Amino acid sequence: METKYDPKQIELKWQDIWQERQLFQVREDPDKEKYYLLEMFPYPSGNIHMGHVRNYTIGDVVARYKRMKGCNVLHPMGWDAFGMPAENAAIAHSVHPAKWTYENIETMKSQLKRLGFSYDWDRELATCQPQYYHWEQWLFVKMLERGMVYRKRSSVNWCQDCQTVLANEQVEAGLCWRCGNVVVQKELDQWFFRITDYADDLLEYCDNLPGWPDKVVTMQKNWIGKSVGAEIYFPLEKSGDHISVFTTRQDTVYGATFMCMAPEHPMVLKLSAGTPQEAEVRAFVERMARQDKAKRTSEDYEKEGVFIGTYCINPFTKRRMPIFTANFALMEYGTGAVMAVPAHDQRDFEFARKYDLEIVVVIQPEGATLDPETMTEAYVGEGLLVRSPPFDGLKNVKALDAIADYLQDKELGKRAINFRLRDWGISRQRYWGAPIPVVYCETCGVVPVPEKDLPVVLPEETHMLEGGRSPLPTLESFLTTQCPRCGNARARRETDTMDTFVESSWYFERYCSPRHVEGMFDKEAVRYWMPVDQYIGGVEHAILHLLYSRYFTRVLKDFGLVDYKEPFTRLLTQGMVCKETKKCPDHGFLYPEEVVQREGRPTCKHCGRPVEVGRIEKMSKSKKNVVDPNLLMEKYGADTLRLFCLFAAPPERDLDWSDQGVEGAYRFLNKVWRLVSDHVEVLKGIEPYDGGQELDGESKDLYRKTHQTIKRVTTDIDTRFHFNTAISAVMELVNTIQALRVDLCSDATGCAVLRFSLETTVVLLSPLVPHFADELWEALGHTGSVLEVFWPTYRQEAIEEDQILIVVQVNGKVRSRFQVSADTDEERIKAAALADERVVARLAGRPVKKLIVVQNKLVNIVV
RNA sequence: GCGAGAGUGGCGAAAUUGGCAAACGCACUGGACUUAGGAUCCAGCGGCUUCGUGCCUUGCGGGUUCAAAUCCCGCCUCUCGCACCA
Repeated sequence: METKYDPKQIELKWQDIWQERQLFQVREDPDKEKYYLLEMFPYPSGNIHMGHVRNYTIGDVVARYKRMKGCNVLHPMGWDAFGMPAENAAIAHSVHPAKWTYENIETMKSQLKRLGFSYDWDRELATCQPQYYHWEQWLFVKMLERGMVYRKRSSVNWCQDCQTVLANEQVEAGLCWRCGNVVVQKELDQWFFRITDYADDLLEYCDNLPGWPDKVVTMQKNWIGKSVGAEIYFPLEKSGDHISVFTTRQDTVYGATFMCMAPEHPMVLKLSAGTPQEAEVRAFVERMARQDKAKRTSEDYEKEGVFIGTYCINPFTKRRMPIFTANFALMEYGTGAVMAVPAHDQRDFEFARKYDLEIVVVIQPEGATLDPETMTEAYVGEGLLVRSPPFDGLKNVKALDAIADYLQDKELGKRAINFRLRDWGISRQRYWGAPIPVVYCETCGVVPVPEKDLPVVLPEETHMLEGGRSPLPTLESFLTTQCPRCGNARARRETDTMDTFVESSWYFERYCSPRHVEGMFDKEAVRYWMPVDQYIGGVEHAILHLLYSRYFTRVLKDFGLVDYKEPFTRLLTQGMVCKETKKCPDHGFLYPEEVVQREGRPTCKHCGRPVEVGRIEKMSKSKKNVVDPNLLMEKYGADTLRLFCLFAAPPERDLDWSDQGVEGAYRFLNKVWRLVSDHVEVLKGIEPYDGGQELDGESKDLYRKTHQTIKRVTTDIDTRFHFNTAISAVMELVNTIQALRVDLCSDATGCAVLRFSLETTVVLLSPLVPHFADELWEALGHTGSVLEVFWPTYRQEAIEEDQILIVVQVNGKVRSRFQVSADTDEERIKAAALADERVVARLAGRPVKKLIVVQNKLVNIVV
């Protein structure tokens, strides 16, 4: 055995062996317990970053651990390969998106292999392959036939920079989630998935996800945003028509004194036509349309609106209500119109004060009287209804139901439920995506591409256009086609592609039978493997990807393709990888080498000004605080990198990068290496101790410690995924071995225990640092990989200490401690505690009021 | 504003159910070995201290309890998510 630990050499060696022996390839085996472990697949951006390393290391530990526990583990990897960066790169470097993507996949694949991850590479898939998106198109057509997809001209979120539409989920505070530019509204014909049909079910099942973090479940619930209330019809004063509003506060309807409509509401211009206010209204509506939504909803908090010149009637009070169009009314929520109850809604209150509108109190809090003249804010609390015949005196919470029933009876409205969730717009005006399989014919209209003509292959013989526009609408060979229904030769293909989130909504099913050619997947394979037992990924996908996947699974279930509703049984959202940033007031973020020490303080290399250090932020290129995994692997090897990522923090928490911490991980591996290499000769031919003859003294201590460590590591990995504490447990064991080894080597039993402990150390470390463990395992005289060894079990009787430390407290403060043998009964312990000389001194003769004994742990004497 | 989570040494963090606060590691200090040490090994390492093993210490203030980092009430700070949602 080499005396020096040479990570690179052994890592490459074992990676070859694993590959050759196909250790990670799996197939369905009904005799074995299955375990589907999935990490979110990466976008092939070109290089793996530390976030990937952390995510995939966590997954790999679990996968290897489960294999050693005897499970049949599916652990696949693939590529979320469609998307815009490929197009941007194509424009910037004049290279085809496909070429760019496939080259990146090759690079990143070799990096993942270099890290020693145990993937079944036979199942690798890339979503840009026609064999993959073929089945997505197939499903789209099926959904279209069933009315689960529809086309609608609508105002959509448009990013000028990305030249595409964005889903609501992809707009963050009015900015594009990808490029950060302002999102504007644009009218376009778009395809939508009816995700809202599943809103209730998606919401309800949030409570059936015990394996998910509360945080993610809450975010999903909030995003779906269910509101229970009523729709109420307000007749117009001068026509038979009415305005419909959605409200959750129908109990306050008697206090509705005016009406607010979104500027986009189609009735606004119609109703103001011919009134003196027409021009003003038109100007307001146009101004709102120009104003981007980010401004209108966040910065510009000021409520404003204009009277549109007509009135409607409150059907409950017969009051004449002026109709306004107001900036705070949103066309996308409810009906786009709001009944304003200024006494009981803060927004309406402010609006009423500003435009001097009537405020009518209809809910009185108990024991107080509200006066509209003197109120300074709306009263939104509970109370009794007033001025609301026949509901006066009713508690407002009860009135919600009573008035909803009344509405329904008198046909003044109906009970209604409203969701924040909108249908999922999937059309993207981009090239690098899966074509939407639809043809437009002059005579037949919208015609889905028939099953036999699928897939509609994205033409690759093209070049990108400047500004990021899709070349598809200009590509005659793609655009013009025969109508599949009537044969008209001048039909046109849909040139939009699908949102890439569609691909990532079913890739986990595809992994079960990735080469299946007769459908999306082999139903039997899916029945065996799905659902995913453990899913691991970044919290940034807590809403988007996870919600879409849950929705997609329901669609598949409705088609009878799967028999479960929830795709992911357990979810782990790992924290971010962070590092200190360095920032110069003039030059912005700096790389570490741009910072020089001057007079003991960090200063900017370019201007000499003091640099702000110490802010820990998520690693990103723009903040210049990234660490390149490749360099670290070159220097320390993959195992050190893995070990550090696992040790520095529990997985769900953010990880603060520390170069010195990496050094420490490397040192630990070297220490274990030396420990083994120092004893390899002595231990040759010695069998590991297996509990035969009685042990005593140090060999017994070490044997006990070893079993205790097995227990700790097993529970830490199995029940909590707390690899950091698992590693510290092994470190303790290693420290113990280190301290005792010289004495142990003096007799045969000691040597046997030493071998047992060293081998256990290697086995326990193997999921974390697999190459390292395999090399030591071999050095200790074994053949094959530790992966094929069963995970060790501990013996309860070996764990138990014969001596127990009893802590003695007086009035809750620790005053003494003593050892007793493990079988000492309570009375003897009490007596020993009271006889303890430190305790006696403390008591100073005071009478004992109470004596509490905690079995095997502690005595508390109260005086 | 609403919702969720977090706050423990110089730092990353430990502390199954309320039962010795600070395991493990990083950094630091001293020693050994050494031509050398940025390798390795050994020891120390929350604060105060009259060095007695004495007092204090888990964001702040209360409470429950024999006993609280842990449970309850109030407050502060930070992070994340949603945000004019009718």
